Amino acid sequence: MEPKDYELEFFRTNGFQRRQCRSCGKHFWTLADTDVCGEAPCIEYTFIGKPVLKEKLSVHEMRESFLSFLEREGHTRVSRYPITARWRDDVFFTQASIYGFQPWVIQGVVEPPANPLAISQTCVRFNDIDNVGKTGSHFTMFEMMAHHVFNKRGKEVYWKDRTTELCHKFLTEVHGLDPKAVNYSEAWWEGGGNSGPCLEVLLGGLEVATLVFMQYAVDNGVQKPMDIQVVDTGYGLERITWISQGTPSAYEAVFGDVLEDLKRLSGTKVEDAVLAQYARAAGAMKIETSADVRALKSDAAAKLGMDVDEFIKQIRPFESMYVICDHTRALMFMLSDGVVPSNVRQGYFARLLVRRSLREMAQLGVETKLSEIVAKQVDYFSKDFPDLKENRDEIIKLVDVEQEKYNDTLTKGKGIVQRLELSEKKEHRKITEEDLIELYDSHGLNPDVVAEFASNPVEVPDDFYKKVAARHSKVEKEEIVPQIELPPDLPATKLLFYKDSRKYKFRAKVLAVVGDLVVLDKTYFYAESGGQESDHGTMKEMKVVHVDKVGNVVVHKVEGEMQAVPGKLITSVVEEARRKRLQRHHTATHIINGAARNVLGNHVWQTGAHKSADLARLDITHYADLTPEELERIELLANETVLSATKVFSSFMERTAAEKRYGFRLYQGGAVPGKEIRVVRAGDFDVEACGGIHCKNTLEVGAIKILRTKRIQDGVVRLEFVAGMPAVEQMMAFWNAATDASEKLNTTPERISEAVDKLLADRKELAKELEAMKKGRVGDTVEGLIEKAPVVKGVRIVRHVESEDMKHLVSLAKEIIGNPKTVAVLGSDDGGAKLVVARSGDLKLDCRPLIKEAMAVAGGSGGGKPDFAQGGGPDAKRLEEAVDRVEGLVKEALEKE
RNA sequence: GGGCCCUUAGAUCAGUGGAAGAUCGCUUCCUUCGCAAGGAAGAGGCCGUGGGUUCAAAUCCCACAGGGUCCA
Repeated sequence: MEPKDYELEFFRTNGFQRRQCRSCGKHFWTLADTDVCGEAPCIEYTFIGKPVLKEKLSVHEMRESFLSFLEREGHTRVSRYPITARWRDDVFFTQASIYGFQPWVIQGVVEPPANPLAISQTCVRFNDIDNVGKTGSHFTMFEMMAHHVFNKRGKEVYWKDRTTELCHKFLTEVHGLDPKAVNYSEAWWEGGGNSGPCLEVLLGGLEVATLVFMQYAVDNGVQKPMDIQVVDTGYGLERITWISQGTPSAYEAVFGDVLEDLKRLSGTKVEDAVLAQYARAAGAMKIETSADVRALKSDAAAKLGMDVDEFIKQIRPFESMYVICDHTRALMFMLSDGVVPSNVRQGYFARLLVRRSLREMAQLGVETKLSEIVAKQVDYFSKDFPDLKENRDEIIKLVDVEQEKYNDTLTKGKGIVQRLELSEKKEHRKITEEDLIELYDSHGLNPDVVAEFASNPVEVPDDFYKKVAARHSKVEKEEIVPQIELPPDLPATKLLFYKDSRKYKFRAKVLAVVGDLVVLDKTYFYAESGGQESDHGTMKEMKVVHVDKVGNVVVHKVEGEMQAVPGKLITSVVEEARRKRLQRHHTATHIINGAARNVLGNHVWQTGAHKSADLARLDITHYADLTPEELERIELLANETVLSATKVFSSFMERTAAEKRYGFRLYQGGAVPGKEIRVVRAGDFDVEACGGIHCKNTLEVGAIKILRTKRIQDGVVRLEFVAGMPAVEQMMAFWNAATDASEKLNTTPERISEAVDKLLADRKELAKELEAMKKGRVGDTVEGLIEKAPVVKGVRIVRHVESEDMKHLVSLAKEIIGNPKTVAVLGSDDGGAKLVVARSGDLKLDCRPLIKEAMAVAGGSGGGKPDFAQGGGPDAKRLEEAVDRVEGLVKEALEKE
């Protein structure tokens, strides 16, 4: 960070002065005679109640004014990217306008959709979620408006001066801001492996925009200039709208109708002055913990001359409404863009928003369904985002399902809390801190929810969430992926299968041999990617067992004596049967995907897929288990599609053109690099960006048979299926198994189920009869045994040895000691030596030491209760000896008394 | 991707190594003109799966599966 980075021609010619903030020490550029930078907490918000722009605008109007201004200034308007960053595997969500262009545009691999461009990008960030509703300015979902420029060497568009000029012009000329009211402070920006100088645009105490000039790639702490220098601006739509309106908080400016509805529903009112003071105070401090929030509140209350508790009471419902507004708006975009609420990944954040919203609604006492509020958001925002309207029903359905799930969690939780309180001695015990953490972490019950369920007061520690976090802090181990070392500077392998997918035999030049890996200049072998396994085949007499892609180079793994010689030609043959199976499975996967979306709804996205020669599987987003009916409809529709003999087109398209034409539905398989993408289209049924090899016509797929489905996580369903020959093989195998079973059951395959039911019923009945018979026999024997038993000191010692299981011995013993003054010594040699020693309740004898000592003889041990001991040992042959021993011991003990 | 919790009768759950239980629901009977309630009797369990430890496992250990939940 050097001063010259910020010495702009624009500043010089317009008379800006460089100054240093007396409060924070930052350097900034200004037209005003001031020595504070202009950002809170160095100054308080100045615009509340007195808007500094010439017109009060809604978010809709402000967005439009920005985009149309930039269009007039030579930019092309680009539509937003989805909020879930499917094209990236390093992040879940789009958190800034530049995310849509990372990494490929910035690395120069892909041309930007326009240059320069203007965009208003929907973003979500969850790091400040706790501050939402409290600080007056934090959102989980916001729109980052931006103009972006990608400057290639020799093809520069514009850089710092023009960027700053545009910003200044937008604020002053378009919105009539006093040029002296805005300051540009010097800062350094870093993120996503890039860095560069930036200017923070400070206005009325707020940072309303950041102008970043990305020019370095940071690799292991070393800065290297980037090939493409990027103008990355970010204007906070919500903040600028807020400033234009001068409302007490940003929420009041942004949420319009929806907030008004909530106010009406909850019937809450508060003086604007109270909210305004709260927002001003919030702007003036850094909020990081719940203690900070408390400090903020007492500060604001003090300034108003109000009692803190009274202040909090007035403010609380507004915080709730703000949270609900923010969360439902974020939720709406996430659900519309294909997030299905779940317990993991992106879906978890959707769940989080639903649950937090519901808690705030309960707090507020609003009893409408959450989906009704979300629906209002859809109606409020769909004028600018027509796709929201299109997905309206889906969004509502997903919210309803999710609300139902939370209700289940609460119902369950209530029981857990109540049982926990009763767990000790029937007294209502207190819920401890440890309980609270456990209840939250394992059962999803927030402390306030627990407090509501509990009958005793619950104390919540201040650092509760910190303690929860501590349970999760463990070092995550990193996986080391072994990398294949190839000679440098190998050219990209020419992928001939894209030109002709029906050619299997070819000659190509060997470029390199590394161990058992062969690199050719061109190949017809398909390398494993996009979930499709690689081709196999032969190369001269060697077997090709696997094919991988390393960067743009295709690597053939071979078995057998190495016959490839660098520089020479070699003949290879791709195994046709395997290829055909793979391509059928791949096309079938697209068909199933389309069918599932058709049957289940627009929220269905692919989240994973695998196609081998024998089986294909597809993971899709869906909020419930598939019903047998749904499954049947998907399978029928898929097979009808096959039989419709629709042509499957596979062609390379310019990326931006493809996105424009087919939308982001293209990216079912996730990230697809390159400036040209391959689009696979089966009629109007399914269009996906896909590098795999496909059939030319759906008819080639043959039959599709879904084998099974399962839920691999909440919100994701896996379908496993087969197509073509594997489908036939599968059906044959099933038929054979069914025939075999039916023959054994002496029935037909169709009636197996019936026959098995009967068999099971019979078996159960027999087991019962057997049980009853055994029981009856015990009764018979007991009498005889007791009569025969010798009497020592008035006590009958019943000795009996047989070959029955332990269960039988136990019931026999119970029966015997039901008689007064009786000792039972029962043995069995069934599966080792088994022994039961028991006595009637009117005796004092402790049976446990006796059995322990006796079973030692048979190499075992035993124990139990004083009046009823069981034991055993492995040596069945010495059973009699052990029984003798016990009998002797019993007699001895009785005689001693 | 990681941590934690759970899995026992149709449902909700007790059961910390020694013959599987409670409550609700269900069936039958009693009571009633009939219903509800009440009373009595009864049916209903591979204690998630597979290994291991032990004389003995629903119970302890390991793996897997399914569900829940928190965190990224």
